[in-house]
Amino acid sequence: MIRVVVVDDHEVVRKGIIAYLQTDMEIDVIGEASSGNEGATLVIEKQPDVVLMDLMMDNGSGIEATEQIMEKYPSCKVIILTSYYDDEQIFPAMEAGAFSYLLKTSSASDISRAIKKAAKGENVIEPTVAGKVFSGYRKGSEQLHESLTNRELEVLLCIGDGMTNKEISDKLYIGIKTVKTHVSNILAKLQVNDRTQAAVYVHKNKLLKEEE
Amino acid sequence: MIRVVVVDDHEVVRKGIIAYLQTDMEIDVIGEASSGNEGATLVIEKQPDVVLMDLMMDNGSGIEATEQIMEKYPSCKVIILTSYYDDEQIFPAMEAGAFSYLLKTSSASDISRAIKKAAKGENVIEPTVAGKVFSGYRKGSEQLHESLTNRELEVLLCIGDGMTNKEISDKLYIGIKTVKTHVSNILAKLQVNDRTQAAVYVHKNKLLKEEE
DNA sequence: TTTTTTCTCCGTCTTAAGACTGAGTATTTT
DNA sequence: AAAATACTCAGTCTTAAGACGGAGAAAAAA
Repeated sequence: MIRVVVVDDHEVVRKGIIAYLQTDMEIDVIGEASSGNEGATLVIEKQPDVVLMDLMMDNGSGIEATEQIMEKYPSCKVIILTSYYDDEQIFPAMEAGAFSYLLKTSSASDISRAIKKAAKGENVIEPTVAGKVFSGYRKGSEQLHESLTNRELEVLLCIGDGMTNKEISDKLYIGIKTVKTHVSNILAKLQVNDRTQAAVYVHKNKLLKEEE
Repeated sequence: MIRVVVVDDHEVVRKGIIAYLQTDMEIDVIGEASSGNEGATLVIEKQPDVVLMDLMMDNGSGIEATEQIMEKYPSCKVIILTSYYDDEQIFPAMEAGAFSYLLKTSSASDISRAIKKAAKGENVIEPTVAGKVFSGYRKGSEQLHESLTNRELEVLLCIGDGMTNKEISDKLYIGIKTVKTHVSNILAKLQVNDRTQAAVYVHKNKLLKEEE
């Protein structure tokens, strides 16, 4: 029996996956969690063979949870289960120590197959994902904003909101010249030519939390 | 018995929901589909009481499918089941004739409850969604771009891509002055102050098809 | 046929943006 | 103690952006 923990903040999805997995006699679902933190704690406690982890969750992302798990219990196989939105998250997930990377468009049987393979130590990566991995592997360009300082990130998010330099300076209580300096540094770091492209970057990388 | 059809392109999610619903004796899942078109056809054929419809699908959105269903079989109750990304889609879904609007963060029991209520003709809307509906109901402002002409929309999409006026004029084979005219008209119609805000508008309203 | 819409383009003018250089202060790292 | 990093701000300069007004041609609507 392969001992599995399922972590997903969508109860419907979680219960559904569990209901399906329970039809498989080789698989034993020994726990479930609805957030990354809860999941990491549970996994470290229960020590399952495989973890099925959703990537996008409200309270703490699947990436952080994966990092926590790999730190305390590195022999665990974490399978990232993601919807098609999170392309940009593939590399961070890999770095965090994820074992396999499945899309939710996978068939249900693909998932049980991936779990069994993971238990045997075999890596599974979606063909579509694999394509991204190889074609799009341009040395960390998918997370350029990580080189930004805190202040620069603040300014960038304002740009992503459509604010002018003046508005940003008012909001952050700094001079407009300072804002200009930050903006110039941001553009250089993101390798874009103007604030509009920076705003596009923000949205393509979904850096804004409250998209109203 | 309430006759239900489930439409979702994520097989895992679909199978999961079905597996859960089958534990409820009042509900009978009589069909499933993995795309909007397939779903619409199936619904019109099987005439279920309630349809559980995912909003974001690869082949034809849930909105189109809902429209098709309401056209041929208007007494059907379509419950939209969506993840938290698709806020902007609420109004189009309403217009298409969706009956209820549930988030995937709902608990599994919320879903069966929504199905039972829908069968009785009772409308269910998530509190978080309801908030959006009322607070954000500013007379069609969510579709301001519909007043744009074809050419203006073309230019707007270029802006959303981060292009400068010069780049746009080269791409569309028109003068830069013409581009400026279009841009000014676009900004006025979208009620924004500069191209950066216009770019933000494009992304918030997901007007770009290929978000690579 | 007349009117309206759309797309095209011109000139002028003002200002926000951004590049570049330099620099003071504080904090953290080494 | 010295060096690197982060945040702040100044001055200068160039140019893209955008507002405003005007206008011609073609196509669609009235």
